[in-house]
Amino acid sequence: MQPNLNNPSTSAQDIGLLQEHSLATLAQREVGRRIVSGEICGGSKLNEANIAKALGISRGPVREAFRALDQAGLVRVEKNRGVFVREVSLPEANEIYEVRAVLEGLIGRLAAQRIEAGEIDQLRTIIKRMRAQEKSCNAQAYFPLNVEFHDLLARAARNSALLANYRGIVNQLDLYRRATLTRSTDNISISTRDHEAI
Amino acid sequence: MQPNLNNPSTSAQDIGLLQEHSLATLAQREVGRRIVSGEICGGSKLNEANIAKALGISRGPVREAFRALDQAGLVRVEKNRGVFVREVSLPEANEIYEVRAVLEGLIGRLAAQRIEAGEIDQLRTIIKRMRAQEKSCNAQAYFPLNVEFHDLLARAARNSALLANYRGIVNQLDLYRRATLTRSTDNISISTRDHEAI
DNA sequence: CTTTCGTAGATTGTTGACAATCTGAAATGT
DNA sequence: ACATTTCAGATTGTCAACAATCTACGAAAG
Repeated sequence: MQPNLNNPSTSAQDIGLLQEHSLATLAQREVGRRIVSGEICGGSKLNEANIAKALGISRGPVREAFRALDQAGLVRVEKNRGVFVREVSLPEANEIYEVRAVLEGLIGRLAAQRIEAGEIDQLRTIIKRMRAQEKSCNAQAYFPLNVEFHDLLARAARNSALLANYRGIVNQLDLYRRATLTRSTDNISISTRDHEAI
Repeated sequence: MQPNLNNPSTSAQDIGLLQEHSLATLAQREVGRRIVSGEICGGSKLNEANIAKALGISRGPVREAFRALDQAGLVRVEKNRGVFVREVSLPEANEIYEVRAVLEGLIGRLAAQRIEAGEIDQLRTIIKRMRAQEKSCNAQAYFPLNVEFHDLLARAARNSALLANYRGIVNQLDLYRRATLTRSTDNISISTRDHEAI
C-alpha cells in the first residue's frame, strides 16, 4: 500500500510512530479507541479485510490486534465466525462494578498515602471544572472530566499493576455505558467524597 | 507439517481441539502454560521460528499468541527485538500482591454469600489433602493444592470479571515466584482462616 | 407452501515469501 | 590495544496467495 506522499500531515510523525510501534499495535490502539469511544457499537462484527483496508494495512497485523483486544475483553473472537465487539449485559456490568469498587478502594487508600502536591493541584483543577459543568447541567462535558479525575487518582496510587487492571475494567464498563446510554450523573457526590479523602 | 498418522493418541482428540480452537489459541495456551509452570524462565527470549517449529505450525499463529500473552502480562513485546518472558521484580511483585489482596477480599465476601454445598465439600476435600501434605512438610505438593483451593473459591464468587482478573494476577505472581524460588509455606494459616470464614 | 439440499460467494485460518531491522564478529584505522 | 566500520547471518515485520469454513440464496422435493 502506497503512502500518500503529498500530504505532509501523514508523513513525518507517522514515520516516527512506525519506527516505535508495529502496525499491530497501531491497529490495536485505533480499533480499541473506536470501540471504547462508541464509534463502533457493541455486538458489531469486525471484518478483517474491511478494517485492514480502512487502515491501509494487510490482515496480518489486524488479526494480531484482535487477539490483544480479545484478551483485553473488548472483543470476542469466535473461530471461523469472526470477531465481535463485546456486549456487556446488565448482570455482567454489575459484576465489573463490584471489581471496580474494590480497585477504587485500593486506589483511594494508596493515593492518599503517595499522591504528590502537583497531582493534588491537578485534581483540584479538574474538580473546579467539574463544578462548573455541574452547575450548567452539562453531563456531556462532565463525564470525560470524571474519567480523567479517576485516572489521575489511579496514577497517583503508584502501582502499575493496579493501574493496568483499573483501566481495563473501566474500558469494559464504557462498553456497557455506551450500549445503554444511561450516563448517570448521580456519582458527582462520590467524586467529591474521593476528593475530601485526601 | 505432516501429522503423524500412525499414532492414535494424536488424532481423534486433537482434531476435535482444532475444530474448536484456532492454532493461535492452542499456541497461547501452550506457551502460557510453559511460562507459568516455569518451564521457560523469566527474561528468556522467545524465538518465533523455534516455537513455531516446536509446535509444528507457522509463525502467524505464534505471533497472534504473543500479542495475547503480552496483553495478559506474561511476556513483553519489543518491536524489532523480539518477545521476552516478563520478569517480575520484587517491587512489582509487591504491587501485584496489593491488587491480589483486595481481589481475594472481594472473593471471600462474595463466595461466602454464593458458594454452594457441593463446592464447600470440594474445599473440605482440598483442605484435608493440604493438611496431609502439611504434616509431611511436602511444600512441593502443597502449593498446587493451595492454588486449586483459591481458584475454586474464586469460581464460587460467581463473578466472571473478578475470576478473570484474579487468574491473570495469580499468573503474573507465579512469574515472580518461579524466579525467586521462595515458595513460602507460611500462608498455611491464611488458607485455613479463609476456610473458617465460610 | 414449507423444508431440505446444494452450490456460489464471502470470510476466516494458515502458510510461505519477501522486506526491514537487528546482532555480532571480522576488518580497518588510529 | 582499542575504537569504529562493515557486512553477513539471523530475526522480526508485513504481505499476498491458498485452503478451510461459513453464509445466504435459490432450486428441488415433499
